[in-house]
Amino acid sequence: MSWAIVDITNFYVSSERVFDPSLRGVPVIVLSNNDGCAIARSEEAKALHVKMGEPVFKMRDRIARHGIQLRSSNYELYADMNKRFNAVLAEHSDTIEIYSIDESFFRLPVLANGLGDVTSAHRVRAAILRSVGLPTRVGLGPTRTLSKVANALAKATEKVWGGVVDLHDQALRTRLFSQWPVGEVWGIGKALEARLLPLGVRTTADLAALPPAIARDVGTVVLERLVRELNGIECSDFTVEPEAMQGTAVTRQFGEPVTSLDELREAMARRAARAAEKIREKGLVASRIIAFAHGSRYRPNPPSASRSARLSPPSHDPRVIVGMASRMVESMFQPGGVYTKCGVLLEDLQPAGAGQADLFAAPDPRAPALLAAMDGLNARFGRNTIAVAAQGYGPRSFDTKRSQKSPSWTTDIRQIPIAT
DNA sequence: TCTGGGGTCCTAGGACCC
DNA sequence: TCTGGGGTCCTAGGACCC
Repeated sequence: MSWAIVDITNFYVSSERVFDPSLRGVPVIVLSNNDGCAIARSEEAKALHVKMGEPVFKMRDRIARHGIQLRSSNYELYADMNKRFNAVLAEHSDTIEIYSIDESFFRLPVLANGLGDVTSAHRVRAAILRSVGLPTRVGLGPTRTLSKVANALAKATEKVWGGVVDLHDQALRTRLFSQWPVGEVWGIGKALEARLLPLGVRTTADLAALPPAIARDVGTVVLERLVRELNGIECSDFTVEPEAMQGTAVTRQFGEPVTSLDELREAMARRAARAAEKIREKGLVASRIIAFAHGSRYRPNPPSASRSARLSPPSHDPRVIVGMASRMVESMFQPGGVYTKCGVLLEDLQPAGAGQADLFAAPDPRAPALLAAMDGLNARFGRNTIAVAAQGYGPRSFDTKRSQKSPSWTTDIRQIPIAT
């Protein structure tokens, strides 16, 4: 068996650069929602020690001194670039699994003698760069875990090996693993790293040599599988193959803190409506809803509460979901509290129409037509053209800040770039 | 003043049932 | 002197990923 994974280099920054050449060769940071912290950095920004997740207010001086360019996150653009990236990949492989917004697993077309084809991998990279304008790196290996490690090594050795690393060869693994810190391995976070240290496990080689039973003891069955995969033994159920989404969440920091019940209710309603819309797009209904609201953990005594409930029958109707979320706000609101974030989670998703009917709640026969009309209008005239009243109308101070957003170059005809 | 958002998986423990 | 055992379901919390 052979796996390949391709990831896009500094994806958000690279996407911004495709349409804005002034960003090339200069330090660039893409900001999180609400323009709060750095979530993507160009190589130049990394060289200036801008850290992943670092808050913007802590690096104001560096931004000014080095002329670091900032962009708010533009998810419409990134989603579209991801689509293009996978379309090109599909021309080179018949088996693709989209793993995240900037990486996909795939199988190379020709795998002679079970060896990964480094030449094919280079060809894939060149095609993506030419057609989409995005730089990538590829990792190859006999298991997913090994391909992920190979991909990480490809980043670290890009100047030497040109962005492709193949870990099918046991001798090469032995050589590279003794140099590669265990904390860099896919699936080893801070907590596991700390628990492995007393056992003398510092490198990937140490981890691969750990007896599986010990691995299970230190971690869970997940760590045991990880060790097996590092040794080239595929554990097919090791990774998530998201056939169907199990849950979805819409959670947002507020642009300005919220202190009144009315505002909190409206903010929650907007998130609830969006969450309901997301599952409708996928033809799903939810049987469980959770709403939460809290203050800043950097302030003393932040308010914090959550409520959960079953939805019976399962629903994706914004009238139902927004209504429940609003009632939850009323029961959890703490007067005097300064709220900075709230959100709605919809869980236990299932295909609409597949579930069991509720004996005591007859479905509204007009709902499908109403929802289809709502979604149609919003698709045609823009999000929230028509909404549930509890969402309120127009912009609010608590809406997410995105002050440095680039245009929707590829998804809105009014914002298409013009060549002169 | 200002610190992201959205996922998955696993385990432990309590409630409840037979 | 001695308290059953084995299921399931649900929830909370931890850990990890991008």
